[in-house]
Amino acid sequence: MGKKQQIIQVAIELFATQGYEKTSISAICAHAHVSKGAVFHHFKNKEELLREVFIHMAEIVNEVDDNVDAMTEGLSAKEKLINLLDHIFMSMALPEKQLSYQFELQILCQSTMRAVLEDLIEDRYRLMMASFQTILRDIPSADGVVDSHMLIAEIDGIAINYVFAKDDYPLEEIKKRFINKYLLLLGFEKIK
Amino acid sequence: MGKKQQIIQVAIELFATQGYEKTSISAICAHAHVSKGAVFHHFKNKEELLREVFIHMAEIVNEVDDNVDAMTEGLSAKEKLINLLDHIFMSMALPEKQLSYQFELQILCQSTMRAVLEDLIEDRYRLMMASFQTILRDIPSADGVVDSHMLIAEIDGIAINYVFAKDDYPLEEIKKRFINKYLLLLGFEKIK
Amino acid sequence: MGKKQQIIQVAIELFATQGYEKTSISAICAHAHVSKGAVFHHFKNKEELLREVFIHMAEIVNEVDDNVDAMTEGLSAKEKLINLLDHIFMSMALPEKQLSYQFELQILCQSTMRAVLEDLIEDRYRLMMASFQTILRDIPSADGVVDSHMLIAEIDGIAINYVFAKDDYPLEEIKKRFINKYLLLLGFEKIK
Amino acid sequence: MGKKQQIIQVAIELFATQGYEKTSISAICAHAHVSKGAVFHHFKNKEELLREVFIHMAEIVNEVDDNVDAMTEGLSAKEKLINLLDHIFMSMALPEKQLSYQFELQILCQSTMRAVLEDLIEDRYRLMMASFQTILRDIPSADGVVDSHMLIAEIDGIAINYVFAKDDYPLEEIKKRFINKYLLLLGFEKIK
DNA sequence: TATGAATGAGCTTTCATTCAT
DNA sequence: TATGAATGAAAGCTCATTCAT
Repeated sequence: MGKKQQIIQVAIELFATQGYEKTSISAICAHAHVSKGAVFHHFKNKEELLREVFIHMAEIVNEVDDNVDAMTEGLSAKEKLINLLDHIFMSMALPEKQLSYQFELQILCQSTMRAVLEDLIEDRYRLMMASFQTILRDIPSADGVVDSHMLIAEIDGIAINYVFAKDDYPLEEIKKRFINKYLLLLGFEKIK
Repeated sequence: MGKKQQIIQVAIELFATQGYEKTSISAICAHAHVSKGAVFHHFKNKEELLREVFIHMAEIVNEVDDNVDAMTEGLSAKEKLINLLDHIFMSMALPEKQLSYQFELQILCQSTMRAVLEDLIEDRYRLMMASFQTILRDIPSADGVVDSHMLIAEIDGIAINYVFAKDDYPLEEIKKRFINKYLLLLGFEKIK
Repeated sequence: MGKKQQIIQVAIELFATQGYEKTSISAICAHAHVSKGAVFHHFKNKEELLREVFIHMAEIVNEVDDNVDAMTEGLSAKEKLINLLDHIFMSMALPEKQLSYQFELQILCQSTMRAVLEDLIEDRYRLMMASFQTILRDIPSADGVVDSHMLIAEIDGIAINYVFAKDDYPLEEIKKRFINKYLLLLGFEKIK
Repeated sequence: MGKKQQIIQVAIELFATQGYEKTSISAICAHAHVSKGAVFHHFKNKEELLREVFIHMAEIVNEVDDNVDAMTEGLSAKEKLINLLDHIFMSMALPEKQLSYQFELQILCQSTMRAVLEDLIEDRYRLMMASFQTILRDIPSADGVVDSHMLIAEIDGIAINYVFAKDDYPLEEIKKRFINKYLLLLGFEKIK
């Protein structure tokens, strides 16, 4: 693996777990077994490294998510929704996804990161909104915009609490209640 | 106002908005019109300042929250739940509460803060859990533990999204749908 | 002496002899027996240190020059000119003046220094022009502007060559020929 | 053009305008559209590049100057002097010459450059001294050594002031007064 | 010949902390 | 109580130079 990839890999890990400010270039070098010069050879500065890390992380997450979106054709709106939520909750257990939740949280509260990634973040939020709205559009009792905002926010909240509590967090049970809640709200029957 | 209070006041603001790491003692001094020596006279070091800031912030938030808890006696479980959620959503608009959400988010992401405040955070989470469980205990179809975790997480998520998006975030509509969702899940009638 | 003065003193010496870019803050600290932190406590950054150094140097040079200007009243224009040139040449041997010539040369060729000191440099050039023009104004055959420019440039050139060659540079003889040259040009009798 | 020539060309420009220290190898590569490896293939290190640049620059300047020296035979000492000064002043407007004045100034100020080029500089100064002394030898009232030093220094000074002030610097008028000054000093009639 | 990845020393600057006053 | 001078470690970054290809 090229040193550039090593650096990005390590940076993802450290930015997500310790935050951008607290992660020194030196720390990245130490973990990636690379010299400081190498980092600045491949990335103009720390901010550019951050941007490349963000993009790389988005790609990884997209790969994970593409698996679901694939074969939902022909399903009813209800089934699509269940499918999507099911997938989201299940993927929360994946290390890549957990890292990405932590990473996004860092972005949210560190002004430096927000400033650097502003454009990229907005793009991603719009994408998520669109993906929920596409499904909700076919459900008469849904409020496309509001429910999408709500879904995103709640999933965020659960993911964050799960990632940071992890041990004995009743994720599976929450998932069931969460899905049922939405089915009821949207006028469907509960499942299970 | 004593210099110590000035320092804490400024520190709350800066820790919440910029994060603990990014907030230098110098910055605090500048904003509080106080000398560096004064800070280290009143607080052993930066970490102790952080702890005092956390405690001070908790007190402020408790004052806000006590107003509701006060007169819920004699109400039905359903009414209590609606009351509580209503209060939580409404208080999200208060500057003090927004600051506290930002502050807690900072704690979550920044390992330094977490390490310093670990004990205090756990206490607060337990308190919130207890407060929800007390209400849910009287509702047969509720799953006390799971639903409490879920409620806390979702409210967290919504608060965070609201605080950082603020402009044109449909908080009021989300609140309505959110409450109805829970009423349906717990076997009550929708309201409004 | 305060540490701030020590720093400025050392910085003058090093900026003049080695140049601004080549003079590291570390080097200044080492020579001034001061910590790096002390430098940045007293000066916002290296550029501000440069500006303060320039101003301090200008003050020193002004003190030297004030001695002459003092008692020229009542003298003829010719005598005033001779006096001034005499003083300038004599002061070239002073360590302070040599340092200032070197310093000004550094400013001239280092774009960073020029940029930082632009305003201060222009002020000083205007002052020198004025001081020569005041004397030449009373000499009919002089061309105030042109001769002032020429005088400044030539003195610069001689000072530079003297400072950097020093050993066995015939400064005294040059002074005599230099003054006579100007007396002849301006229509006076040679002296000596 | 060979890559080596490209590098030298760019290095002249950058060393003269920005100084040796401030000019990084990377900058040279960028301007010359050449890789870093190429520079170190053609030149052992940065100092050797400097020496080759100096030599190349000297050749360019010599070509310019040879044009005059060529056909001065048979002229009187006075005419030779006027010729030489005339040529020097006129050539100040040439871009090559201006670059060379800046370059020489850089050498003077930057100890690194001086150290590397010491021998080459002394050679050039001796050459200039000789060229003036040859002419002055035939003028009884001249002081060969002293006047040569003075001429060199003054021309230096004027060139420097001209190059760095450029806009609206009265070079033409200075030239006239300068030549007349020397004619008077050496016992000749003024011209024009 | 030529490339560019990689290194490590050194640069300016920030920062929590100490201490004499 | 309060000041601010002083420290030294560590941060982000630049740069000449080396080397495998």
